[in-house]
Amino acid sequence: MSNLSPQLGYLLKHAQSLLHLRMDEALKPLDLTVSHYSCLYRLRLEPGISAAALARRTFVTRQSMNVMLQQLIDRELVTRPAQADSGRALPAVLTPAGDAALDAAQALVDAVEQRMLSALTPGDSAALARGLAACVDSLAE
Amino acid sequence: MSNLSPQLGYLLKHAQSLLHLRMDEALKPLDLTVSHYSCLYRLRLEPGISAAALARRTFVTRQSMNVMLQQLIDRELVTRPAQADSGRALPAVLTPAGDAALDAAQALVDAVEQRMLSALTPGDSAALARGLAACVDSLAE
DNA sequence: TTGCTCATGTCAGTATCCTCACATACAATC
DNA sequence: GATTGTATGTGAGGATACTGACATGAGCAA
Repeated sequence: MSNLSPQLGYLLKHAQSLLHLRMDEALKPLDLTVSHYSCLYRLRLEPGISAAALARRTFVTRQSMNVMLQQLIDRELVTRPAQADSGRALPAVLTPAGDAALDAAQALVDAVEQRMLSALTPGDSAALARGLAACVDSLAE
Repeated sequence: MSNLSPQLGYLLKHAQSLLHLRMDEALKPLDLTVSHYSCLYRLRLEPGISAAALARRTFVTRQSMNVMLQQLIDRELVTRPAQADSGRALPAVLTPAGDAALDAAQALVDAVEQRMLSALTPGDSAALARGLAACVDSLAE
């Protein structure tokens, strides 16, 4: 019988779904979606990253990422050269406005995540992170 | 500084995304999506549930659930009366074929979840479940 | 050089899911 | 009985993400 395993997949989905919902609510005043935030967040971690690499980091396709990047470029939160220095990859970077928007978004997102972890001790949170990381490793090819 | 919190949200998304991907791959031979499986799974747990309640359990809208249910009805995996005995809720139940399909799907899904948890001890898995449940509780309204 | 492979960007079409909106049916209250 | 609130099913439209396909550019090997 499998009475524990299915619950874990469901719990994972439930937690992720709720987190996404709360993040969306929190980011609404900034007119940013969770996808937008993730994009900006990754862009700060890896300035000059290509759209395709960014897509892999955020679990969407290149096509979706290019649409999203174009939205962010239109809002002048991100810049990308018209032509590549080498190869086809166009390095994307945050503009000062994008950097400021990310700061504001990060504060809101941090509050949501703190709420999510409010019932856990730091040790519990660390254990949760280790457990999730182990799941990711096991499912990766 | 928030150097741990963001990682947990990202880990959660990463784990859920990978699990969804692997489940989709595993269910492909049965021509079922993860959403289909979740629907059938819940239908077994709560026979006669309404589409709206089913939607809440599976984190989609009523509209999406009704579309999905219609697909499953067309494939004769689910039945639903044309008219309700009382109220508007139409109780959905698995057909024998749906029951068999779920059995087959469950075996494939269980294998994926076992793979996901393969690096964890039973105690680790239980701790992970408790941690996720605590996150869900904290994020629930 | 030539050919092969791989990664990136982009276009077209499709599928899925969502929001908004409305009609219906029961329960509770006055 | 009338009204209000809540829950369900359904339809229309739009937003988003996906699959499939193609051209371009770099790297590598023969």
